[in-house]
Amino acid sequence: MPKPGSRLRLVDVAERAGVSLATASRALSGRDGVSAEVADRVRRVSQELGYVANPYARTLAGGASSTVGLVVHQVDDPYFSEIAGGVIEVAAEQGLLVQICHSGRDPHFELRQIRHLIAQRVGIILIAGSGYTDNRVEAETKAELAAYQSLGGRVAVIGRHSLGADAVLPDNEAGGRALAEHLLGLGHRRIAVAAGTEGLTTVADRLAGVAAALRGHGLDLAELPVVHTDFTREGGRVAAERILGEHPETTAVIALNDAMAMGVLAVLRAHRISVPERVSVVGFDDVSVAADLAPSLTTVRLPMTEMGRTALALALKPRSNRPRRRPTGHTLVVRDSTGPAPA
Amino acid sequence: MPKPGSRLRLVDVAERAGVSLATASRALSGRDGVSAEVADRVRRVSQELGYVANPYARTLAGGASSTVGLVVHQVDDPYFSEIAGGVIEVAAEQGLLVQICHSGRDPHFELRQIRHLIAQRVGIILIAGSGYTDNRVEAETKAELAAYQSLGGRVAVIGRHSLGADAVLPDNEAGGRALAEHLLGLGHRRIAVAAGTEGLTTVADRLAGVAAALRGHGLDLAELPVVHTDFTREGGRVAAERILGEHPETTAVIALNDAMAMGVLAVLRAHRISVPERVSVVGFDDVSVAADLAPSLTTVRLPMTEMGRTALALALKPRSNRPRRRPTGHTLVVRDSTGPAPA
DNA sequence: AGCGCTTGCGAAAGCGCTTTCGTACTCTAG
DNA sequence: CTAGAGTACGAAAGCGCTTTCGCAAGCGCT
Repeated sequence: MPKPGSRLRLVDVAERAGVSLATASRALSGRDGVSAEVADRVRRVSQELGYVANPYARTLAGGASSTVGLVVHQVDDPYFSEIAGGVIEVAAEQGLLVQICHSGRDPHFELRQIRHLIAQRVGIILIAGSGYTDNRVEAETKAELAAYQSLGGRVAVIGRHSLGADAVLPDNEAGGRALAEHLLGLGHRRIAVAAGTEGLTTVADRLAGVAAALRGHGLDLAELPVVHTDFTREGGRVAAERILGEHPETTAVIALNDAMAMGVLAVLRAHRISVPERVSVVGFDDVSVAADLAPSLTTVRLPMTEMGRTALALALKPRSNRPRRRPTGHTLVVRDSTGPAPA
Repeated sequence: MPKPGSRLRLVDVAERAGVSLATASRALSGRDGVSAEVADRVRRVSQELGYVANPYARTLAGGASSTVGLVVHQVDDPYFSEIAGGVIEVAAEQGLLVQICHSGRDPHFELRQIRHLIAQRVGIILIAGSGYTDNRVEAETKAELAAYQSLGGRVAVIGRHSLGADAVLPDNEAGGRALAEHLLGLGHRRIAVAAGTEGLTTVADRLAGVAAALRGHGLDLAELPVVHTDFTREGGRVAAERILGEHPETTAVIALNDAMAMGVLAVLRAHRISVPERVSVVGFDDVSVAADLAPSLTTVRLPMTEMGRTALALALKPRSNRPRRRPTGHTLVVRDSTGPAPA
């Protein structure tokens, strides 16, 4: 830690500008009660001297904390790193700093991280990543966030509902439906699903979309193989092996995110099963590498970077009575991993 | 910001434990001058009450800041997100928070971010990503960091030399040599290089390794096409188009990172040029998707996550007289994107 | 002229912590 | 039995900022 005394303080600026500490503070934080002329002078002097307020002192004194806490499942997952990129962009524009922590897809660990952020007095908390279908775990988190918000903290979430906060909502259900419709339109009927961990709302929602599309074609999801494994590439591998072993007649695999789809493709390649000739594969999210896979992946695009930007933008607005909701929309991106069902 | 008075303060803990504020502070921060018995009692009470110190007050009062600033070129680049993942892991173990900001591969912008972090009084600064061969820009950054360190701040860098701080050094030159040797061994002679932005030390070092290998086989890098474009996928695309247009006889492309290699592969695919039958392609870094590309990418593996962990570990040690250096080692990973030179 | 308003500013009181300084007490040595 | 050193703790002084409060000056109104 830089030693005290070594850095410019607000008093120095005030002195140099010939005003009191109080006036300098007001001038720089844009409060009124200062004449435009004086405010201008203070700002100019502060500029010249290269003054930057000590955020610790400022926050301690009751000013707004200028750091935003971002909780992601795992930052080296492209889905989350793209979201983080969006958040960081907006934060940089606003002169805010972003603190990132991992939840590791564990609701209890996530709660711990959130408590830590609150204890650290961050002014804004952003939570990205799926919620949990088990309401008991979510309830505690929700309560913690409610208390935080009632004390003036701002919260926005990405991809989860019912946390009592502003939310950016990816179009999971409609996206799931679009993927299933696409495959059904290509004539596929023996469809398997590589689903992520059971208990994630994202998985449930995407699955619901798939089920709805199937019903429209007289099919029942309950009768098709749905394999729940980790929501990661490795999970995709495991799911693919199981699907191949137990349902060799499958002609299409719906992976509920791109990471899983990558695992599925890897297994199919290892088994020398050609995609899309013998089996079609779809993913979800459209992470940036999806287009570069072999074959390039048909998937549903979610605007991750934009979602990150929107979440922070929401949190920067004053709180509204009812939580705001920003659906993201989605786009089906058809590439080379899907084709007509084999005869 | 949670309002004052709403949260547990150290005085509350002290009162409840029947000691003074000073003693409570000493007990919790492990300073001596407190009997083991009293210290224990304070710690127990603090536990029970769920007390967490206010970091702003603590830092303001002269304690060590518990946040580490991480500067990366771009967090949604897998190379950096994996490094960030490693940093965050170690930080979580130590109860530290990580603030991430972008430098956007611009030395001046980077310097601004570093100044911002210093002004924010973070206790540790980690800088990831290539340095710049132009010493003038680096000099200013170096001076700033030196001042910061002399005031007690800790700094560690990843992938750059000569910043006067502890460094994790990826094996760029040896890696570059290994890649070139590999291609030469396969009989390739008409080799082109898709190099990143000129002026990055990473590019220069990797290129130097390539040049050394070539010399060993009686070739001169100066006589081969070396195309400098952005160190990104898009840059890879541009480079590949240029190489294809101006040197159609090329049988192997060395991309100086995996992102560029992906761009190169995309262009070759678009031109229906088969890899590795007609052209071999190699990358550098081994980001996690490299294995899932089409074809899977031959590359040099750098242990990014580990590099992130090591950097923070270095910064957590007390400063040494001479900057420490931790070379990373490298591994050539041969996959499907390279094959014998066509006859 | 006198009254209350508003406006522009400075003095000073904290915010919650760490740390210095001072005090009371205990221990060993002379 | 007292001097000097050492130990365990409390009182209080900041750290650099925001904000409340108070004061003085300027305004329009009766």
